[in-house]
Amino acid sequence: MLQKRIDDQPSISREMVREAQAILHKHLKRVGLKQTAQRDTILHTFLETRDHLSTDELHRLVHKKDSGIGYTTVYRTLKLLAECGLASEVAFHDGIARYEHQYNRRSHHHMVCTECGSSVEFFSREVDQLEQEIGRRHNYATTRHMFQIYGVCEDCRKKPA
Amino acid sequence: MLQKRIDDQPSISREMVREAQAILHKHLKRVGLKQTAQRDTILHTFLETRDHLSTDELHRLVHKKDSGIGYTTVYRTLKLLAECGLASEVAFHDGIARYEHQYNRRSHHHMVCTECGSSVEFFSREVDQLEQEIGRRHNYATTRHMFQIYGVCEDCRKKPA
DNA sequence: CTGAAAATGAATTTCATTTTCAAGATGCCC
DNA sequence: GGGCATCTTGAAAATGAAATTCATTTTCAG
Repeated sequence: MLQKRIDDQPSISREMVREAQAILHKHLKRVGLKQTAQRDTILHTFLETRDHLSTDELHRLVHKKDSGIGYTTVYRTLKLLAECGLASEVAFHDGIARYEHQYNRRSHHHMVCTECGSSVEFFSREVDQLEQEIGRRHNYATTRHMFQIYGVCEDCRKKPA
Repeated sequence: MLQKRIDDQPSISREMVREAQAILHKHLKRVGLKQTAQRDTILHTFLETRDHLSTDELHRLVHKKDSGIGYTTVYRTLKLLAECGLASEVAFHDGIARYEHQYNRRSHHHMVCTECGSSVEFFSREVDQLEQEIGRRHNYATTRHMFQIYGVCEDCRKKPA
């Protein structure tokens, strides 16, 4: 049977938003923090967007919904989301930290266009296995890895020099 | 026959230093820059050191040899070395840019300890092949890739919490 | 409700990196 | 070997993303 990519949905379902929110609230309780309207708004905005968002970009989006929410809160909330596994930081080597959805997503990697900054996700079981294997060989307790390919996308190659 | 790793030599040979210097001088001439004692000192110090050096660390080492050489010059010279292929930047994602020898080195990757920052190099033909394969599949002209594994090394795991 | 604890967000600070600029080298041309 | 335009140098300042500060506001357990 064909396995549909679980992240191929055009948008996040209401169900997933509810689940994600529950995860955040549980995490907040666990570490003794409080749930607030701002944190919920930021989570919702983050989930609605499929791109890799920088703090600045997410702040801009959040600001449209509630102009009272400041950059700092977005910055801190993204860290919280990363802590409870809903988001993860992804560095594209342009000096800006970005975050992407993590909850319920398959392990994947990125190929980044060095001209326009756009990126494609790809999947590779081999890479995941390599992490285990190399860790074992050198006696590291591995926690994560990062595999990124850099190049120039089709569109940018077509553009005039 | 056993293939000895070409980078397993305990130190860089005089021959390699000469070659590297010739490469730098040629590069300088090509882009219309001048060769200076500072640039040579920085190159020598860089070659003598096997670690992944930050600008700051290299500056400290260079400063011992010639206390008149400033941070800015080390910074700029590292860029020059990268331009002519003698060095390459390697990001361990701790907010500090590092450089490593590149000339005459095999393709390799890094496993980084997130506790102490130390790193181990490893080799993997599969990863190099994957770059080609994924690029072809998504129609990218790939130029390079980055594969890094993060974890905790044996020493750090032994330390008290 | 109430108050202790946490959250908020504007402003500030930090810190690596990059640029500026005046003084000092370098090397091409004669 | 000079002359001189050009490049280099390095201290200091600028930059910019990330992180912190702090006075004010909000949350929530009792």
